Amino acid sequence: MASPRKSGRQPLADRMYEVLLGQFTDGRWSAGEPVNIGALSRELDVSQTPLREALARLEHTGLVRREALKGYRVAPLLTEFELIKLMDARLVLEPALAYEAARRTTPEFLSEVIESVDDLARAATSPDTEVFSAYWTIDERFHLLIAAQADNPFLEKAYRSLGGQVQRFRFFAKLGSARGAPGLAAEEHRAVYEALVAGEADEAASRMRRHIENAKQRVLEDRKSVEAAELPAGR
Amino acid sequence: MASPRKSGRQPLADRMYEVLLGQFTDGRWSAGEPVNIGALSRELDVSQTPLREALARLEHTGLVRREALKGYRVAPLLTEFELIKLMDARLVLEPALAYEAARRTTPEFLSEVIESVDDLARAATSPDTEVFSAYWTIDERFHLLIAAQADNPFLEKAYRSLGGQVQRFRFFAKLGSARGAPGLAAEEHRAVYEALVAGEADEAASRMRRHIENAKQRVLEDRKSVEAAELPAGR
DNA sequence: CTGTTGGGAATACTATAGGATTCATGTCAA
DNA sequence: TTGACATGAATCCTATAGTATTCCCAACAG
Repeated sequence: MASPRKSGRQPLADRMYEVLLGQFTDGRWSAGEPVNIGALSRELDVSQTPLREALARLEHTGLVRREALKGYRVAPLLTEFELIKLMDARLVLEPALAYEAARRTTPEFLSEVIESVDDLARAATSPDTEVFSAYWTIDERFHLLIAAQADNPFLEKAYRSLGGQVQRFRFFAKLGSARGAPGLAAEEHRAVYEALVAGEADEAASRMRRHIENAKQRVLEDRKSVEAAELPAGR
Repeated sequence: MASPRKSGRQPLADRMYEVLLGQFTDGRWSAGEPVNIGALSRELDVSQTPLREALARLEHTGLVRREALKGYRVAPLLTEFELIKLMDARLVLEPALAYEAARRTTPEFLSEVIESVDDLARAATSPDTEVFSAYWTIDERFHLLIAAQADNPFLEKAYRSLGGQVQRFRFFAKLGSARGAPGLAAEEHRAVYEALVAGEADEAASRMRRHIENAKQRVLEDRKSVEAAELPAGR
């Protein structure tokens, strides 16, 4: 084949990383599904080498797992136990991040935060499924903004090491949980924002903690309802 | 050429990962030095492909950095600013880890902890440089044991993502500064251990926090002395 | 002397091919 | 029928070669 392809200025492995990241976060792959490198190579019309390199990096995000000589598989879904542990970890990191961010606010930062809060409120109430599907992306932006403003690369990296997993409870709350809970999250985000504006670090940390605790409860409830409406048929 | 080599049961990329990890942590490479994949390929008698895969994974440990089309470089040494930020991040994570570990102690866990504490005390007072060189490895074992016992894979992973232990090891590997400080660290470890034995979670967290704060001060002092020693050579 | 530009060497990046290992299917014996 | 074993296909893993990009340095214009 060897279609020369007008070689972009960016390495193929980088582009493949982004492509695979997108594929793994939009539900195209089901949990635990094996990743066939040869098939991917033919489908995306690239060789196996850059795909392998991209997968090696994705492994550290927790989206894919690699077994010694068996290849890559999409990470399995989180059990209820793991879900609880994940939220507990966020309960340790995020209040501290909010505390530090509150002591380093800038006008640009605050404007970006309030923008994300408004976007989330809009997405929560919007009947447009297209907008609502971006809900978790907007939610993530709020938290990443605060993590960045904490001005501690190590803490931010530690938080990001959880990020790949955070994206995954899109599976639990696919449009099923649209009963007002998202609106509550937007309200809590706004409460954190107000503490940030006021520069009250302790209050920002406290409100962030409460937000995570509430989100933890909501996620567990959603999961129960999903279990109740169990559909054995895949896909 | 390609001497087939006695086919090992484990993939070459995995072995290369370990080899490179060892090379980057024993002072063989200097900070900021470029990593020539071709030269490494000839020196280690393997092809470039598994080396590239191993480096892609090492990038997430913070030991090497990758620039778009320029290749890999050994990560630069931590600045004083970064060192402070690293210890601040540990101040967030490790007390929480100690708290959780204290509520889940087992006899096996406690025996391993006290063993690491005793080993650290021996290594600190030993005049044998061979033993002392393993000092930071033993110190790391103490912290990793507690991180594992906290029974939260996400928090443990977040702590590992800091790579702080590795960085510190790399920092001191060259001069092997041995003052009375190591003995102090062993004392503080023992204090944490006693709180763990008593099952007093709050006290364990508090003592861990104090230990990190003290370690932070000691690290900064050591760094000043290093600056003083390297000053005459610099411009 | 300074800044720019061109050419060559070194190096990173990608593609393809082949060997090694694992999984699946079918056959035979108990 | 059940279990074990052998054979074949699919797939992962490694090596080599070729292409594209970057870096180094010398030569030249200002």
